[in-house]
Amino acid sequence: MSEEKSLNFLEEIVEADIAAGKNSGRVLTRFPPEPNGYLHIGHAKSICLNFGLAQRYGGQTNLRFDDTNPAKEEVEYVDSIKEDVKWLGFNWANELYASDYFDTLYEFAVTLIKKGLAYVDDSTSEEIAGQKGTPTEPGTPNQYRSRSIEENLQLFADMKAGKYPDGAKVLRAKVDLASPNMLLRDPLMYRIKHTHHHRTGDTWCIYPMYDFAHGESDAIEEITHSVCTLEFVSHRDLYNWFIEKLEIFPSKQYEFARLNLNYTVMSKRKLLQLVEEKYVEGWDDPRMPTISGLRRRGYTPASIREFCERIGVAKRENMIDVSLLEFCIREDLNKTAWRRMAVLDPIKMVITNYPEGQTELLFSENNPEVEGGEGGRELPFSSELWIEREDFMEEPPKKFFRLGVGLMVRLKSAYIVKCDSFVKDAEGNVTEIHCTYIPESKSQNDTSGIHVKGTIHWVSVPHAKTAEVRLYDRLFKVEDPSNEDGDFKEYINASSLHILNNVYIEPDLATAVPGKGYQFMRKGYFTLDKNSTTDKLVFNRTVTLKDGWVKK
RNA sequence: UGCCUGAUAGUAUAAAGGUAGUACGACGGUUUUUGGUACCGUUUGUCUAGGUUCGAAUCCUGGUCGGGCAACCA
Repeated sequence: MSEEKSLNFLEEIVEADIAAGKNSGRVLTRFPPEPNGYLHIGHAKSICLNFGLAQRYGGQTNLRFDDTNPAKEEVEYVDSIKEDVKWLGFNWANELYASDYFDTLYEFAVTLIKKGLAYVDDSTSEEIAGQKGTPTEPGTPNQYRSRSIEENLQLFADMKAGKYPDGAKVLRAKVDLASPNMLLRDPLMYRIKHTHHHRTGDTWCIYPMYDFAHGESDAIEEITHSVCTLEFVSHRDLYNWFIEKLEIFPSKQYEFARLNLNYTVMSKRKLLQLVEEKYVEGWDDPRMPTISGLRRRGYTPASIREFCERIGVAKRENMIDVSLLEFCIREDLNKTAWRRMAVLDPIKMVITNYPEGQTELLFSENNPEVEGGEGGRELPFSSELWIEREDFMEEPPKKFFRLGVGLMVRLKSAYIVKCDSFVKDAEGNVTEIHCTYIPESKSQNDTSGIHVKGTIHWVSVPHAKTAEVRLYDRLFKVEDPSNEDGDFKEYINASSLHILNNVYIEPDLATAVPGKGYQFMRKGYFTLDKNSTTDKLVFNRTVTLKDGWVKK
């Protein structure tokens, strides 16, 4: 590791461990999602961290589903999570499930009971909460805390056997009811839930809690570095307590600050609400911060990985500006997206001195960022073109490098034209722009000697195809919707989606490929939507181009 | 007001007692058949008050502010 780049705190920990000979230099991490929703960009940070750490130090990463709460979990989510991790470009060493360990976990619990370190409690959840005390006052033990080992063993076996209804009893760890860490005040290990599990079916009616499953699963897999987010800091004491009492592999937990992105929300609960209450089309709506949403929007795996690399890792709360995400996708697409022409808000241009009915094929390269342009395509040109309405002004200001009566522009890959006049309808809307072209100014063979400041895109009227184009804006009107007064949904941006039904695109775009990014010149990056068909092409705008032109 | 955590430009993130740097953003310029890209430049920062030291973002003490913790969620 002789790079100039400094290490983040997790890399420092791993390097120190390797240097100290811990675990014989072995590095095994894990990415442990609960399959209760779709993965979002915050998970991408965790994925990049866990897989990246292992990759960098010659280790491996397990994909482990934390499926200990059957009430919320579904196979649909398992499948989507696997797809997203793969799509991001990572390969896990083993696909595992906390539910794989239910038998072992049960034995671990029995071990603790036998050591006098766990007991069955018949209290209701309200009673237990009441007996926990407060942060400033210690909890108080109840009569169940002193049950005999034999009785606990029998009761726990009966719980497993299904003799009790949901909520009748729980298994608790006997730690310390006076601990300043509330999590140590005899935390629950098992609860009764007569619920069908997506993998174990109806085999179990008791399920382990997170705190009694996570560290134990890490230990079973012999995870060396268990990386999670900051809200689990106070769980670390418990994590270590179970491992110590059980005398199992000593995995270590390390915490980092989760990702927050402005103008969106990042909790599965809130994202689920947006989906269920139809504020968006689904988990993969292009406005969602989910991996599947970003994918449908046109983000590439490389751009997301780059983003995760650039935001860094630390332990302080943060709020990342979406502009960095946008920078990452533009940087990627600028180098890879093929250039095409599309007119989003069309107005007709008539070239009065070009033979009516004549068609000419012009060449335009696919990608100016690459040597040789990656080939190109033929662009049909004729006397009637669609151009962008905003590229013409009746009364152009001084630095307007586009069209207005008397002004000249280059039609990209074609000719220079001069605007002579325009036509208005009864309401005063401009309906047609009349120009004359300069035959000697043909692209790549320009002998006119004329130089113009502006170049605009266009599509030939008789050759144009049409498409639907969806333009997206931020989902929320405020930077941190979760931190505003009232419900976060009050801050939804009502105009986060604009659908353009009549966009004219150059004919070659009819062969657009799903999953590929295209730059609609001067307009942004676009990609085919999953709803697109050959009869009705649908494009999503991934991101606009950076716009240096500020209208004054 | 118990415990745990954290605090460096607008936003992130480096500097491990020795020149506060980098990226994104913003602003300005050069080039350009995309007002894109590329290139160049400018701008703004160590929460606070003391202390230790030749020297402190870094170590010590007090304060301030932020986040987390009292789910049969993870």
